Amino acid sequence: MENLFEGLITEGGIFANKEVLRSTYIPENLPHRNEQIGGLARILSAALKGETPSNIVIYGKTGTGKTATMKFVSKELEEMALRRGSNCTIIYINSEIFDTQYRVFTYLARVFNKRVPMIGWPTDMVYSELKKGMDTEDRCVIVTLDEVDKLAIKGDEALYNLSRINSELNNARVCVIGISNDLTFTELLDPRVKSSLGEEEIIFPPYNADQLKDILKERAEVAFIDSVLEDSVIPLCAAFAAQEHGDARRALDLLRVSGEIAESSGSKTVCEEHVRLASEKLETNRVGEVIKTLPLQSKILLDSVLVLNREKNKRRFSSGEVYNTYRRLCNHLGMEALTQRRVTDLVSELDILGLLNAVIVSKGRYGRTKEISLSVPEECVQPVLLEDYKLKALSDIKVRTQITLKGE
DNA sequence: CTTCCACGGGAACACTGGGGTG
DNA sequence: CACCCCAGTGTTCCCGTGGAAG
Repeated sequence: MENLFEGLITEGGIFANKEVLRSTYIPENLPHRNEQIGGLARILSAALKGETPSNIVIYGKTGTGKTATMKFVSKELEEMALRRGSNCTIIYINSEIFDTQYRVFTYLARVFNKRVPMIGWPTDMVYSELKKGMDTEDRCVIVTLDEVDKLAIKGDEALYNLSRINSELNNARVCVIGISNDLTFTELLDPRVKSSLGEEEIIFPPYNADQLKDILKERAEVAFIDSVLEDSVIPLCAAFAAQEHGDARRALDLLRVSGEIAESSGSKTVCEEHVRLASEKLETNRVGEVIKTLPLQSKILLDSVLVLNREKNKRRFSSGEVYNTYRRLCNHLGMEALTQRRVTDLVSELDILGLLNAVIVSKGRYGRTKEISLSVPEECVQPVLLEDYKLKALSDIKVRTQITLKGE
């Protein structure tokens, strides 16, 4: 009898190695990034000579190859350090996950075999444990903080302490590399931290369509079976991604999903149409994913815009209208409503996520409001929203009508 | 120039989940 | 065990402010 997995593991005639198209894959060759790689290597080479490398800030938007470059250079450096017998430790921290001073220090302390709980201690205790742990040997420690702007928003103490830690160490030497996709993030910092952290700066400009093409071509050669890609596919993926501030990650996703769509539809080749479908699918997924992980109150808030959308024949609403509707929805669900102050913050958050569009307008005599409108298609939002069992009570269309009418 | 409304910064508070100490 | 300390998060409270219609 045929095995259950038989038909599922044989390639569908499209992909040779799909992993290459994942953004987590670090290629041997990074096109159009020689300058950045060279700069980084030049600065970090100090570590191999027993000196302390300058602190670095790396700027660049998402998908410009910051993380890939960093990981590539790290690998090379570690290899060389091993060969020369220099004691060099490279630590990679994603500050979106370790996003407070306490958590970063704890993570670091644990790398140096110190037992520190993830919460509970006073921070200075963790700090001194960390120093003890690092200072046991003569070594160079390179701390890479990815998404460092996320850390800076919550105060600059973590960065301040890290940048002055060298003066309190006798044996070890620390170099801090901050990776940021916000070019203005240093303005949040104390001037002293700013100057010590930003001794060297490396900029990763967005890729243009031609450069994206090069990246895609290189990976497509490995990823796809020969000649399944129609000629226009790569340029189209590159063009789509170039519109979105030259995001290589997006270009790769687009190419991969196009291939998957072609494969599952039984097509022998990948064509333009598949790319368009992939683009739509990615966008819907993104919106759905964002909404799913929203806190309950934000979901209710989003739903109140939806309710207004349905009942009035306009698309933009004042914050007053939205807040009243939101209160009624909460009331219907038997929940405590948040204050107006809090709701304005939630609206701003949804604005940043790209789900709502909110503009402040002054209506003269009639005060000041935010005009709020939905900035994604309604059909993308509602189904995902009603998946939440706590919002089931709102799925009835009559209920929704009543809620708006009560406001008149 | 006044007036109006909500915006948005900042302080204060409540609560959570974990520590150490006696 | 009871008790207090600590960092972190989400929220409320208070209030000064912007800016065009009247």
